[in-house]
Amino acid sequence: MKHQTSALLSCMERFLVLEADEKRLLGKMETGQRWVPRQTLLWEAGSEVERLFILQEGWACTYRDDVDGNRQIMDVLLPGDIVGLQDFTFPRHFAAAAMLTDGEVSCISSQDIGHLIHVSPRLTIALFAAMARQETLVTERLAMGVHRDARSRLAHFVVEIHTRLNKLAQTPLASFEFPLSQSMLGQLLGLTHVHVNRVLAQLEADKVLKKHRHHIEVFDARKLREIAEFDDAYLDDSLDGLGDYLVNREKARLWEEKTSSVR
Amino acid sequence: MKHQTSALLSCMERFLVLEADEKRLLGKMETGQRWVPRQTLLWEAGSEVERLFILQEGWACTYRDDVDGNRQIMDVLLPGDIVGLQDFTFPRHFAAAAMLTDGEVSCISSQDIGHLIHVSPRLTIALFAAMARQETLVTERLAMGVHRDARSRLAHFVVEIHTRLNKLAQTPLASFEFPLSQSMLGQLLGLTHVHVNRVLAQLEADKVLKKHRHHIEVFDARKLREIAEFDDAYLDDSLDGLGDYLVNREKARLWEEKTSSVR
DNA sequence: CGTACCTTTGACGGCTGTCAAAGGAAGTGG
DNA sequence: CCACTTCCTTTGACAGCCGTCAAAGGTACG
Repeated sequence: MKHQTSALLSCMERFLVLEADEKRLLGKMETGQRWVPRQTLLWEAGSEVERLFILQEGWACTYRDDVDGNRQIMDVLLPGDIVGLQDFTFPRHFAAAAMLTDGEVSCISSQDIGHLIHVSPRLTIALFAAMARQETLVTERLAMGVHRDARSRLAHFVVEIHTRLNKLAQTPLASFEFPLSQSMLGQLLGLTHVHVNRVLAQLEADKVLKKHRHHIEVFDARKLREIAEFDDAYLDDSLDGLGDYLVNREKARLWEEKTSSVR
Repeated sequence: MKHQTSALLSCMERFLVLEADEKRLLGKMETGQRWVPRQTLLWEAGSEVERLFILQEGWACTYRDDVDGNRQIMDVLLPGDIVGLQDFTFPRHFAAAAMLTDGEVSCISSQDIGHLIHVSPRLTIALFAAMARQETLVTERLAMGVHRDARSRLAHFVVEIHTRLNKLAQTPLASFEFPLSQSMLGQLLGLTHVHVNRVLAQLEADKVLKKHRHHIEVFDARKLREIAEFDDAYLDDSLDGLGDYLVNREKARLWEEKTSSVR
């Protein structure tokens, strides 16, 4: 079902209605589509930035290991996300990237992103938007991580993931896929797997949710949102702030002509 | 001294050597330069995104207040930074922005950023780079915030700020400007002002550094970096990863012609 | 059936928040 | 120049969240 359109297209279509030539352009840039098993390393930390990966199917993450062997998961990527988008202006990847589950990926080279920026302002804006939204996820997790206790952080992440999944396809909150182990949750939220377990046990005892091995079952959505203090404004995909001229290509052209005298 | 060139220019010049017409273009977009006192609100959380601010002089921050009245400072902006760059594809500002010290700012409208993207791929890349670097600061603080204790977090932030200041102008580590109060440090790092005080007192007792009201005095730089476990790769401004074609305009044109057949 | 990974449990200790209060430092108005 | 306010810093007692260490039981997979 998700394969009827490429991931790069659906990624951009979150923000814009694409025209035929834009679809063609994106289609040419997206290469090397293939199936990869979980734990596949997409790149290592410190390696040269050559290409980014587009997640078609499955979950991925970026992470860094510190000297003590602790791992910090930075981002969790879901189908339609571009892995490493924030890296393409850097000479090297700052964090490693790996698959969390089996999945399907394709590639886009940094060069092609450069080309995209040269030839399509509209797609460039969509790229900006995609990057800004990934950044917002990190910012939000920062705010959660330093101000909320483990219970609230966990609840917040569960709601965030469900909200993101729900944008991709209708996903009942009552039960949805969730392939992260308790250790991974710890690495993501900055907790030990022991404490993650304690908090999950407590949430289950309070009849809020139960995490199974590969999915999460939510008993009480209202209580969950209460604990999470979730505000989904930061997951907004609309580009209203940029005005019509970016959404509607004809208006964009008129506007461009009108204002190009500034140059 | 910093006024011989506009802040927007110096921001872009971190990444590219600008040509005359690019400077002209940026100059026209930068408006409303003015002096603002500390604590000036640049925008409120939730307000519509209309323009961004370019910091010419002074320090600023973005922040969010939660329901309990706690404040989380998201970013600290220094001269040459664009305040709210990550917001311009959103309809509304997610976080408020305010001056931390007296300073000088100018404006660029979201519309003009849209225009910039339409007319100058090179400047667009620089804009991407600037945004990616701001994101990296947040990512790094996330990693610090959840994995390190208060002592290490504080040391890390001090080194980060000094490194950033040092890029703007040679700044001796032994003593440099630092206008944040202990409460603000707490809001930034997710600690109470009481605990910030304890840790600062300890760092002073250990002869590492002393925070004065408006500056920081570093006694032992090596020990400080040790505590901070600082890796400055994430503050790298080079665009090597993008190849010559973005740095050198002539090569860019050739490359563009060569590859435009992809379209 | 064995190995690797994941989950669960318990005891203990420390980092950090909370609450409360008081002492500087800077700016303002009289 | 002094009184007053406001913000910033400092200190102490106490409690709790969460990390550490250790071990055992489950579950999937070959």
